[in-house]
Amino acid sequence: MYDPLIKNLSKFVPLSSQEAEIIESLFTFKKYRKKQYILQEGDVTRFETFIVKGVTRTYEVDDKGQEHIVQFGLEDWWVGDLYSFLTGSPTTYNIDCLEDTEVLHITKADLETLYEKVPKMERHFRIMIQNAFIASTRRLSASLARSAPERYEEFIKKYPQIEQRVANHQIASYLGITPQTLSRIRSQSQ
Amino acid sequence: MYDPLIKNLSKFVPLSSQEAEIIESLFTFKKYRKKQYILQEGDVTRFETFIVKGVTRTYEVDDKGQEHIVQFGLEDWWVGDLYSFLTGSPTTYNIDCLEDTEVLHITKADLETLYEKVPKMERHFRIMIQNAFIASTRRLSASLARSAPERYEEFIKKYPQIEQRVANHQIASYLGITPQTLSRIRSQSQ
DNA sequence: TCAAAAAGTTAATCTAGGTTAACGGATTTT
DNA sequence: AAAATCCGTTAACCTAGATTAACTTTTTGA
Repeated sequence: MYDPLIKNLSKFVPLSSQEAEIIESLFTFKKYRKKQYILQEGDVTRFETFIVKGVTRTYEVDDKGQEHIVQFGLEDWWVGDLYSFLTGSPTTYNIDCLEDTEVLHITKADLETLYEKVPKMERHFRIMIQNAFIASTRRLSASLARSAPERYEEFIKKYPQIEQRVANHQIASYLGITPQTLSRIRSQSQ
Repeated sequence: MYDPLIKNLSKFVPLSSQEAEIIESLFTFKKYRKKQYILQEGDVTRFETFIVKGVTRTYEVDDKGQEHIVQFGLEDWWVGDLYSFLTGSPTTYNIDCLEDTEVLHITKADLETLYEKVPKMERHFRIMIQNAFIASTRRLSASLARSAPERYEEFIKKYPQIEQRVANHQIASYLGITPQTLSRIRSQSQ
C-alpha cells in the first residue's frame, strides 16, 4: 500500500528502511468513491494528498458558475491546495474523484515532523515543487501564446494517459475552452 | 552590496555571519544597462539571478513574432529560467532590463555547494519556490477564468509598484492582451 | 433493464478582444 | 535641437471562440 509512496519519495534522494518506516507512520490511507470530494471550496486544506490509484480533478468555480479545471491527478501524483495547506486559509478550489480513488494523506504537522526526522525530504520536496513550478510556468506561457487547437495538441502529446481516462468536456475545461469548441477542433484535426 | 541578498536568504531561516560569508563568496555582482539582455533565447542559463536594483522582464517570442511577458523582476526578486538552469537545455525565454539593473548571480555548481555547506538553504529555496509555484497557479487560474478588465484590476491591486515603473504596453503583454485593448480598459475604468 | 441523466456533435448566431490604421505627445539618438 | 523612434489613444472593422439550441449516443443508477 505504501510502496508507490516510498518509490515516489526516493526518486531524488535514497531512503533507508528506517526512514521508509518513519514515512509510513506519518501518512494515512484513505479510499474515495467516484464523484466524492477530497476537498471543497471553503474548507481549510488539512493535508497534502498522494494518489495511489485513481484520477482526480482540481477545479475552481467562477462568478458565473463555470468550472475551470486547474489540474488533473493520476497515480503517483500529488494534489492539494498548497496555499491553503500552508497558510490555513480556506481554499478556493474543489478536488473530486473522476474514478474510485485511493490516496495517502499527510497533515501539515506530520510533514513538519517528516522534515525534522528525515531532513533530506526538504530536498525531495524542493525538487518536486521546482518541477511543478516549471510545469505551471510552461502552461501559463501556452495559455497566453497558443491558440485553442495548439493547446489541445500540446495537451494530448504531453498527457496521453490523461486523454485516455478523462472525458472530453473535462479536457475542454482544463484547456479553457467550451466542449463545443473542443469537439470542432477534434473533428477538424483528422 | 550583499546586504539585500543576505536579508532575502534569511527570510525563512536564520543565518550566522559565517554562513553569510559563505553565501557572499558564492555570488557574483554584475551591472546591466537598460535594454541589455541578461539571458537570450537559445542560451543555456548558467546562473540564477537576484535583483539588487532595477527592473527586468522575462518574455517569450511566439511563432508570429509576438512577445509575451511571463514575469517582471524588481528589487529583492529572483529571475531566471529554472528549467534551463537545472537541465542544461537551451532556454526559450529572454530576460532584459527595463532600467539600469544590478544583480547577483549564482551558478548551478555554486548553488550545489551552497546546499552542501549551508543545508538550511534547501529549506529556504523550497519555501521560496513553493511561493513562486502558488503565485504561478493563481495567475493561471486568473488567465483561464477572468476577463481582461478583471485581470488588469487584479494586477494593479497585486503589483502597484510594477504599475508605477513599467510602460503600459509591457503590462498588456503580461496580461495577454494588446496595448489597444488595455488602453480601452483603462479609459472605461474611470 | 430501462428511464433519466450525462456526454458528444453540429449548426446558427453573438461578442470580447484582435487587427489595422492614423495621430499627437514623449523619449531617444545624433 | 532636429530627426527618429517609441508610446498611448481612438476608431473602424474582423475573427476566434462563446452561446444557444437541437439532436444523437453513451453512461448511470433505481
